[in-house]
Amino acid sequence: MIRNSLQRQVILEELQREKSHPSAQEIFERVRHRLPKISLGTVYRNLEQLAAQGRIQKIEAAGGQRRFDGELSEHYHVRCLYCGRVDDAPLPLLSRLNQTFGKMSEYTILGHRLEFVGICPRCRKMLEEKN
Amino acid sequence: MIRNSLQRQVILEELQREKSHPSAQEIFERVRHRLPKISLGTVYRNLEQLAAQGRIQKIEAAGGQRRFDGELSEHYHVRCLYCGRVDDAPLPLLSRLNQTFGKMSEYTILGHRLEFVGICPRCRKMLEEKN
DNA sequence: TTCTATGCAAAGCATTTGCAAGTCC
DNA sequence: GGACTTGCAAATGCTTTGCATAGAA
Repeated sequence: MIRNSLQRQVILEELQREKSHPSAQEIFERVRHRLPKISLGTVYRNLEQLAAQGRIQKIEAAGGQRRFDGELSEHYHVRCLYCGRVDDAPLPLLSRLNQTFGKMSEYTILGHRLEFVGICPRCRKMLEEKN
Repeated sequence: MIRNSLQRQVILEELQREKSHPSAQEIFERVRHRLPKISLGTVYRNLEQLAAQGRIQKIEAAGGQRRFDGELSEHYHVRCLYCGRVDDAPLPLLSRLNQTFGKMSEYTILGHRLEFVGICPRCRKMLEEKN
């Protein structure tokens, strides 16, 4: 049986309020404003559990650390090469892709993950100022 | 100036011989058959350097540890959910995608990464036998 | 000779886990 | 009351780094 702990509730609220796909550490820092005694381990455990329940999404994205998304619908992401920031990529789903590739592969295809890599506006500005 | 060390040469050869996108640890084990005294750190350093030179590719894939690819051309991958194995996904490149998304995003898009997730034949067999 | 590269071990990070104490139902 | 959760700290797994020595040019 899964109980309702205050910690879990606050973690979920903070995550849903955020559009920026925070990492566990960032969520920890936000939640700590409201629950100063919470520990990082608790944040990790709850994020894991919420994801297992399908109440949030894990973004197991390439390279950096894991990030989390309060938005449940399937969608794609863009990642900034420089700062690691992740935003949504509001592109329609390539819904036929799984089937197309499934037919030619020996794998049983369950899904796909599409991630753009690029430079976010802020980092681009910083880079331009350097030159 | 970059020198030619035997270690680097052997690492490159072993990686190019492999179709399975091995992790640093796996490469280490293969290379050790030929160079028993090599260290894991040397493997990591050389993989990093070869990738920086563009002589191999890093697969910064979601979830598991980093993997490496001796194949240089741009292409997609499939990852097994159960064993972490990574194979090529011989699908034509979605070449217009960067441009399409670039037009609607504030990011400067440099590329994209498409990864299928599924169950490899071997793990599927194992799962079937359990039932 | 002069740097680059190596082996080894220690350090770094992000994440996970063990455990005793606390909390929810 | 009993199972689920927490906080804390230690452990883990992968990767990186410092340093003295070995090796390539």
